[in-house]
Order: sequence, then C-alpha cells, then structure tokens
Amino acid sequence: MNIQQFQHDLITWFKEEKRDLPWRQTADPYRIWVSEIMLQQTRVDTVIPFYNRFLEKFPTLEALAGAEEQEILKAWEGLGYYSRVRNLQAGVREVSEQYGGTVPDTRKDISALKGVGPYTAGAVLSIAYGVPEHAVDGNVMRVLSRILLIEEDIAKPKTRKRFEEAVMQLISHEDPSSFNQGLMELGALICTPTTPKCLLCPVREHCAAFHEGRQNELPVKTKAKKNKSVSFLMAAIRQEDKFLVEQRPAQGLLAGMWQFPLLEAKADLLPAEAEEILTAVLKGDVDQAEKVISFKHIFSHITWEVEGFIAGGKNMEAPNGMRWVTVREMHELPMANPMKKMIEALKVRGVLE
DNA sequence: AACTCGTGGCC
DNA sequence: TGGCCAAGAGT
Repeated sequence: MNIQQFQHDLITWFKEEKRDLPWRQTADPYRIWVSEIMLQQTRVDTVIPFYNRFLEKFPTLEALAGAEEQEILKAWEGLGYYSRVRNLQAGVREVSEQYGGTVPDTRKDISALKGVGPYTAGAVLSIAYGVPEHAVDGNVMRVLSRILLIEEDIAKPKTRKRFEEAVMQLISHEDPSSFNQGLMELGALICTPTTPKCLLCPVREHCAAFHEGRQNELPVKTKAKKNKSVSFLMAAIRQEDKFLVEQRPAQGLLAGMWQFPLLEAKADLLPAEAEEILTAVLKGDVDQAEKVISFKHIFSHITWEVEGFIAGGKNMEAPNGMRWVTVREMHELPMANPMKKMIEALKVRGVLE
C-alpha cells in the first residue's frame, strides 16, 4: 500500500464530497465534543436537530456546566442513552474547574474526562486540535477491515486495538482531521455495511478486499444475542386535575426519567386486577381502572410489554419518590418513549389535552 | 470479556 | 415483521 497516495486520495475525496453538517461549521472544541457524544451509536439525521437545540440552549461549555440535571435530561429527551448527557456535563464541569474552561489537547488528559473513551478522545483531538490520533469507530473498522483485509471479529473488544494501530500507521500528519473524518465519511457514504459502492470509491485501488472481490465478506462480525421480554403495568392515576408520576432510579435504564407508576406484572391484566395491585402497592384508594393501551417497547437489550391503565385516586398521598403534577408540570419533566406512548394514548382517548 | 444502556430507520 | 444497524462508554 502506498500510504502517501492513500492519504491524498482519501482526503481529496473527503474535502470534495463531505456532507454539510452543523458540527462542521465550528472549530470550538466544546461543540465538537458535544457532537461526538451525540453521534455515539446514533444516526447523523437523528442527531442534527438535537445538536442545534442543545447548543442553542447551552452555547458554551460554561453554560452546560452551570445547568440543572433535569434541564440537560430534558434537552436529551428522545435521543436515548441518557447517561451520555450526565457524563458529558460531568466532563464539562471538570474542564471548567481543572482546565480553566479549555478542553485539554492530549489523549491522557481528555481520556480522563467522564464519557470520553478511546474513540471520542481521538475524534476531538484530531478534529478540534489537528492532533494525529486514532479515532476508531464502527465505520473505521468496517472500512479498514476491507482495505487491509483484516478478518478479526470486529464485535470483540480486543479487535479495536488492531485498528487503532493500523490508523496510527496510516494517518496523515498534515491533516489528521480530514483523514479521520474521511474514513468515517467513506464508511457512511460508500463503504457501507451491505453492498458497498466500490465503483464510486476513491480508494478502491488501495483496497485489498476489492482486489480479491471479497468486500461483501467483510467485516467479520458475530451476531448479538436477542433480548428478553418483561411485562409491566403502567397506571395514569388521576386525582382532581393532577396525575401521579414517579422518577426512575438514578442508576440503570432510563435513569432519572419520569413516568407514570410502573410495576412489573403478569401479562393480560384485567382492570380489576390492576386496581388490586395498585391499591396494595400505592397504599391508596384506586378505582375506576380502564385499560387504555397495550404496547411493546423495544430497547437494545430488553423488551417491555406494557399494559397501560387509567384510574382514579381518592385522598391519596404521593408515596415516596412520587409526585402529583398537573399536565403542564408533567410536560416539563424529562420523559422517555414508553411514557410518551402512554401520554399519546391518553390524548387519543380524550383524557389529556 | 460480557453485559448494560435508547431510538428510529431500513429491508 | 424481526433483526440489524448508527461517529461507544461504563462497569
């Protein structure tokens, strides 16, 4: 492989064909950092509106450092992987306090920040500071597995190191940013998971898999195991003009998000059974239960099968960790999709505005 | 190393 | 429609 020629072909193509994305309009390390966190396991088209809103609300590192947790969660609502934004804020606060607000420019220092792993460290270093450091994501592993004909399983953690070493051999020291982004852009536009567009590829002459006609066999990636299912009872309990809501635990799935009371329960609950369970668990007078919706919500590793009920409460105190809120107040709270599905069902039913 | 942690789009 | 995926990190 002629490395100089490869760098030139990749970088020239990238500068010519790169998409016009919001985070390519800035040199602000904070903004590039935010984009890299949002883009983790998330599609570009999904990220764009979140990125724009988020930076309108938190335009500077200090603005994010000073925000309330509920505020940042609300800004992240609907994007998923909510620990990302908590870790991002923790990292930002550390930069504010330990580095005077300037994002550090060495792998050692930036990697020590919350939420900044090997990929994000290299991405921010190369894109914001022009440091020749590897930034190996799924795109890069796919692209280089083909170009270099690497047959190791990219689903295995150990394999990433092999690609990091490869990038350090190949990376341009004149333009590390365009080189790293070029590899990712190539993976997104040309060297796609299925049916790569080799005839449009700017580096196909450097590609070992293309020369052997084996581009469709790579990368090697073992399949993920499929997820399990759990049944829940979700209850919108109305008392006067308020509904009972609870905050999820600070750790784990959808940490810190708000929802109608949610209880693990058997499938196909009757309204009477739901009333009985709710009365016992909430230690209150719950009546008039009616089923509103039944839906599946598929997370990456688990599936919720939710049966949603509307019910009435009488002279109930809010149990620990729960609150009575008006509909207006409810909409200020960060809520994940299962809760939103229930709210939508209540709107359809005319229970909610 | 294996598992957790969301969402929406695609075929 | 179910499986797979998309600029990963924390534990």
